[in-house]
Amino acid sequence: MTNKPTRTVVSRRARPAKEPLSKELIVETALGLVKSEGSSGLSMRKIAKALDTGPSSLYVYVTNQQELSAYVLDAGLAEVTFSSSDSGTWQSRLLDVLDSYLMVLFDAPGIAELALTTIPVGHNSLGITEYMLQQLNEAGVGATSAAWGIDLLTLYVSSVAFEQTSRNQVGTTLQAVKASYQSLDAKRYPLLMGLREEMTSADGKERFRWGLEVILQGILQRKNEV
Amino acid sequence: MTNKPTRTVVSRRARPAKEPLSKELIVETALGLVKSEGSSGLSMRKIAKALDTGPSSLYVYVTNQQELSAYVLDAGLAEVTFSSSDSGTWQSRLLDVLDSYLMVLFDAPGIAELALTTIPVGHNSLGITEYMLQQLNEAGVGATSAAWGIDLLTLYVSSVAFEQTSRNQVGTTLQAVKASYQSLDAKRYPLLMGLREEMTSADGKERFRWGLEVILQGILQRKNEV
DNA sequence: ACCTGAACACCGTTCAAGT
DNA sequence: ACCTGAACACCGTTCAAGT
Repeated sequence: MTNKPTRTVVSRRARPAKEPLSKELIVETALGLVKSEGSSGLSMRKIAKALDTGPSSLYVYVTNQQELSAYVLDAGLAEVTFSSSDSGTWQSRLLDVLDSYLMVLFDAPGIAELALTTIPVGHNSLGITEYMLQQLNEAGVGATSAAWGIDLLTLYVSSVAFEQTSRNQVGTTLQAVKASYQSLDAKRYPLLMGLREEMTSADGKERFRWGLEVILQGILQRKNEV
Repeated sequence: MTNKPTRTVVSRRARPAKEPLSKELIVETALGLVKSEGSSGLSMRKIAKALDTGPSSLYVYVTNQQELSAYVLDAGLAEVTFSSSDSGTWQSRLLDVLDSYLMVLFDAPGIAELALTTIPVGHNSLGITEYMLQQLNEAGVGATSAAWGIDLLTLYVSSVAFEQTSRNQVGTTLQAVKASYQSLDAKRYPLLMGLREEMTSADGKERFRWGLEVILQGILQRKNEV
């Protein structure tokens, strides 16, 4: 009676043998969801479902959603590329990382929001920060100015990406904004009226570059003053 | 039998006579909740409860939460103060509004998040933008530079406020960040290591001013270039 | 040590039904 | 025209119980 009959346990193998959970697997799955669904993909329940388990299982590897968000952000930032430290000028290197940063935030729409709301503490974001500090260091920018400047630059990139991607997501909203600008009271807001185009335009690259250069010039001018 | 007996309808008057709902009342109530509870106070259900009704009642006056958020943001910005157009220089006036802006976002913690995630379209935010445009106009800054510059400046203020207030809210997180910076690998991140203090410091006013001036100088230098 | 089901206390939004 | 109850389809997190 104790011999094993041909009891096909097929049910458990509907999909490839289930890997055991791990922090890495959870983070990777979450990142995938964020890429495909945007920030709403970062839900404990959706991640659990994608891993074919219950939400409570995740709490063995991650203390809460906030912590998981920080990991996911850092995993996403792994794709930011650096040019090697001897190609071009410090300035071109700096602009290049920031460009790459923007691209990464751009095609994983949910990550931009994370970058803005989550304090980044993983190795990838630390690596990026260190690299940028090197460039400003080379430019002769003092310690405090460099530290605050980097914050300013990354903040700028994140928010540009966020504005852009969140508008794409909503769709209806942008129209609403345009409509409300359309019907502006010319007497109350004459200047705004004249700048309707400029305020609404999301002409991407050009505008992004402009902001970057504005900040950078500002930083260089106050190199050592705090 | 049709005479009214002394039937005390006391129950409906436990609180002062219930005002009928209105968009204004809803927005004002929501703003109150955001001020006292932070961004989590901006919940349809909480607002409804505060108004002693059900959540579905709100949808008569407001199409959805997103739209309500925009109204609440604008109502919050009503407290931003302007100095009159002939006191001091354009620069001092500009810095003053931005200062006031920061203060407002500061003591209504949830609003900073709204400012960052909600596209502002109400009369108050339009008024602030118009006022700032006036100042840059006076400074001789070209149209496009002015438009983009204002965006940059307000973005900066919002994100400084958000970073600050969200850290206060969480509390635990900041310690975690400090801890992770504490245990930084000196070989991997030598520069970051040396700047630990500067990166973590949230010394408010001074840092805020620095960023403002950096951006402003950058804008002035590219007055008319796009 | 790891995983799970079930529960708790929440969400936003819709819609048929009432006044 | 306005308001409501009840339902739908979600949330994050906890915890006793299982292996």
